[in-house]
Amino acid sequence: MRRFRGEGLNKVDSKGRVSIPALFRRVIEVCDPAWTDGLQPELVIVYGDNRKNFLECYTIDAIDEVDQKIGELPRGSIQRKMLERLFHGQSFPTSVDDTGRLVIPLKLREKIGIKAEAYFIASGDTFQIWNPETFHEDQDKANAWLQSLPEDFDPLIYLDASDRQPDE
Amino acid sequence: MRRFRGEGLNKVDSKGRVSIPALFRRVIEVCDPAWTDGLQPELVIVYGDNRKNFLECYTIDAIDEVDQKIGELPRGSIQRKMLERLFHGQSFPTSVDDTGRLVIPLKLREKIGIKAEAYFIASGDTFQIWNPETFHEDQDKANAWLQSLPEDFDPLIYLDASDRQPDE
DNA sequence: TTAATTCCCATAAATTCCCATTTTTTTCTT
DNA sequence: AAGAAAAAAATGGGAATTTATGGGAATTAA
Repeated sequence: MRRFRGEGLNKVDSKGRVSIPALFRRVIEVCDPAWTDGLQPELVIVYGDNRKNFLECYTIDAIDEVDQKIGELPRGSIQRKMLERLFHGQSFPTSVDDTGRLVIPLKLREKIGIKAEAYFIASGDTFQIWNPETFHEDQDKANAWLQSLPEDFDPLIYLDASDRQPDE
Repeated sequence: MRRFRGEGLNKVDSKGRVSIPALFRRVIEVCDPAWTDGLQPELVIVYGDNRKNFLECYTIDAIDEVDQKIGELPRGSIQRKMLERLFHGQSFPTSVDDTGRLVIPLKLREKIGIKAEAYFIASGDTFQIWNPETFHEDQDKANAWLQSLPEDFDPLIYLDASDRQPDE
């Protein structure tokens, strides 16, 4: 299973079209079981979580995994209802066209404040699309947080933390 | 088996006609075994559950699956009786016309309070039709619930919960 | 025989498709 | 290592198609 890696900044035209970073395209293709050379690989844009000011893009494999797990939740549970609404309802299935572009519908562009440019950044088995300015602000916050740490602190320390219990 | 994904807001005219989001139409077609290009794909609207203030639309494949399961229940059981009433009695078989529209009978529009507009949202292998205002109210509740969670809480955490026992 | 429903046609707006440039990156050659 | 050639990526614009929507005639139902 391949994962996304890298970032990119591309122009958005008046029709909402934007090139997907070439490196991302290879992953989208490989993670679409139905894709074969010549076809337009599919993906799903999830946009419903109001607390997030970016779009989250799932490969078919990634979204299938989510769907499958949602199906395992008890019918009628609040959790299942929320996740169904988020991942089935507030999502947009689309595909990469033959020139490597994606169309971001106006509604979604407005939601995250995208105008002339879109910033892409990998996030494991999904990638995110941001308004470049919004991303910079977020990045500034992240940097400020890093600054607050001791000079010699290594963020990699967190990796080992995952072996421990949540509240340890 | 394809599933619905996405949402949409369309106008309802004086005759009760309303366009079905184009993405949904493809699924309705594929999930109707009798459908072939040129024909009007069929579907079933289930409206009997009074606790729900929306209409639930089933593809032919989906309703066939429900029917089959109902048929496996013991004859005369209260469960079977209830489900038969709901899915066989309080449901409305219809089809998508050649312009991609559906006619929602007055009775059903009144049931969920639809006037000039109808809101569509995917929910796995069915989709729902809401009065837009009603849906917004419901969504506000959902958002409030999300807001009440810790800043960095990810609803996806629930997906992993399905690995555990229900009461763990 | 009214009223309601279905069928048929029309149109504006939005979306997709197709093709053409430009720009950037890579490869090849000297 | 520099420059030229080739390949890949990014971008732009217009034509063709699809969607969403409205209205009237024909048909069916009460």
